[in-house]
Amino acid sequence: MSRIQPAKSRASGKVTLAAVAERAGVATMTASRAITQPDMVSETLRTRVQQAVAELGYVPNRAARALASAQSKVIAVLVPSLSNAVFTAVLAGIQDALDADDYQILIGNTRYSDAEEEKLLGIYMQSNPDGILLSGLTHSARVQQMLTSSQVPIVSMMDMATNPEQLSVGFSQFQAGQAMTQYLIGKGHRRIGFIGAQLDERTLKRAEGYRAAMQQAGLADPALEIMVEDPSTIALGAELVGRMLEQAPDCQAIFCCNDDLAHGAIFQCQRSGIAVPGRLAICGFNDLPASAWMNPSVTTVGTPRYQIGFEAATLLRALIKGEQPEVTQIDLGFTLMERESA
Amino acid sequence: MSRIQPAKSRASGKVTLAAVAERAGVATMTASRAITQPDMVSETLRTRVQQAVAELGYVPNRAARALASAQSKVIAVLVPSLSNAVFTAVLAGIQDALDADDYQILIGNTRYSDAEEEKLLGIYMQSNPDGILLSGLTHSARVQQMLTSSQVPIVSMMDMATNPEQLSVGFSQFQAGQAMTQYLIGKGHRRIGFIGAQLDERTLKRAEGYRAAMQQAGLADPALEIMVEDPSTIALGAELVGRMLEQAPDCQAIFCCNDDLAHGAIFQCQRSGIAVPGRLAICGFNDLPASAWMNPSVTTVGTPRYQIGFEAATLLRALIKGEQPEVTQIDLGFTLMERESA
DNA sequence: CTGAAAGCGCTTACAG
DNA sequence: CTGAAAGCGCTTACAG
Repeated sequence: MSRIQPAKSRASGKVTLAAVAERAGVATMTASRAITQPDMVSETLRTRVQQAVAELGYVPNRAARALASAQSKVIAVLVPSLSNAVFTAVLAGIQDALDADDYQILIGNTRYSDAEEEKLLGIYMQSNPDGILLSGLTHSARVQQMLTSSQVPIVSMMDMATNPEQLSVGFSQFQAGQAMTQYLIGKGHRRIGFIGAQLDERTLKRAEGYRAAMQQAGLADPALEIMVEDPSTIALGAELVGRMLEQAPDCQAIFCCNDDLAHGAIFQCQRSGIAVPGRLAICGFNDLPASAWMNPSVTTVGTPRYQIGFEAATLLRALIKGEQPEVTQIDLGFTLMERESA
Repeated sequence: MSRIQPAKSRASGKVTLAAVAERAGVATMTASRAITQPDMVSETLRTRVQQAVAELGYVPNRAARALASAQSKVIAVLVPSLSNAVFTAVLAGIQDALDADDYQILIGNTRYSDAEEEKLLGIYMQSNPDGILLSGLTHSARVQQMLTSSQVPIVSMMDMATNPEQLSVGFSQFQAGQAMTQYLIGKGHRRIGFIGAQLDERTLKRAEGYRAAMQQAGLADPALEIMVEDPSTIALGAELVGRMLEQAPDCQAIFCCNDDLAHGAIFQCQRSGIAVPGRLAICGFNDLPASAWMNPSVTTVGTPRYQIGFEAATLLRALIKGEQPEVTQIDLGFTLMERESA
């Protein structure tokens, strides 16, 4: 005997809070409170509402909630890559830090592209995120403009900001690059090459660290540098080690800006009969799992990416809650992993 | 001379469509149309609205749009892992397929956990997704219940469904496992071990394929199987190759359920002086980049993960548009990559 | 502790 | 092609 549905209804057909309230015999907003702030409702009504929720299979409508409360419960995360294990570890840290809260995490893969970053951020802004997690310190003018005009709390990940206003969690890419180079110098190498790929801001900082160390030791030579924009892969490392040996035949050691390149370089040396580290020392960056297991095992820089994600998300959550953070720059450091390859 | 803001306003302070409309001197809904369906508005008004949008820096409110239109423009994607390169490739395919559309892609990492999958899906359901992309064919009862009661279009990725109602894009994990085993048998091996980790449904299907091939050849022996629930890693592969050789010293070949394990097994053999493939043939699954470059290079199964993501997203988009798909099961196949290690 | 009313910012259906 | 009205499903103030 149900009444005929008005033909022109715009209702979604889903169970609404109003239906729950009716079932429980309370006002809509009592039902709302019973769900979002259970402590403010008497036990009797609370259980009645909870039962109605269960019976009806009520699922809150996030869009309606966001619209009414002006709180999206969305956190947008922008990373330059998902195929790079570094950033998936960062995401795992973020996920763990935010696990208890009811946040919707929007994961955006910018693919190292400013245009893609702008596009994704533009879409994410439509969701009025409560907070944003960014990779890197530098961004396009449009991105910066979207960010500042929105007034949303932001935390930058991966590197240390020089501007104290900019909250950042990471470690000094420059210092890490410098430290690895100094390690190689300390091992007695003079002709130390650097292979950089992708040329994102972190690679460039590592390269600067390399140059600083080389200059300080009076060893700098542009012929020892190879910088290419291609994404870093094993295949590229295999290719570039050959190029390095052509352009600097007396090269004794190569600092690869990340482990993928180093692995490729080592595999290629094995094929070409070039002893590593005997004839050529090779090291990488980031300490990917394979680095500890390869033969030779790979000397590299261990980086706290999971921790970066975790701490950045924790800091962001505090900001969203309106807390004044004690520290605005969290330096998680890095670890030089001395192994067999260099 | 602006009027004093009412103290109790709930307005977000952001630029609204109404503000844009006022600026352009049109009705709100004309402004709305000028933005979402520009063709239905005269050129004069359209440009006036567009200019107002630019001047005011208007950003549409997605929550309001979703609420009013009953279209979330959200697609939820659930994958079991982000650290596994297979799934990041799937995600890349999805991203590319949906690039032109204005979808918000919700990426959820279930970490191979049913509980996590339920939790994420529960949260995503609050956003009323227009479509859902799932990994795998089997899901917990609660997940299935959420899915069926929601009536949302769903496409399953990675394996082929037997139920024709279930749309799926992938390849037969069973057949792939069987094919690799038959390849090893064809190479003359009799004592062929299988190492499975994680024990997700895909690994189990590959193991079934292995068993089927072994039984068919009259070579089946439970002592040749190692199945562990730990996540598959290089370290685990290194450990398990030793265990296999203990429990089946006459083992001639090992089929690892994925490349990480195979890499670890090979590295460990190198350290232990076990010749690969001379003394022990080792093969993997998925053809990760390192497999082509290692020494020995790794025999494995190439899988079309990028394509899976792309095709699944394309199919889902058609479903969302209300199209009746011609094929409901898209088998993208697999490729046996014969290399040096087996 | 509980509730009637108003409003969040947009789009839908309808009419002109 | 354009617009006044109503409504999406929820929460916020306010009052009792």
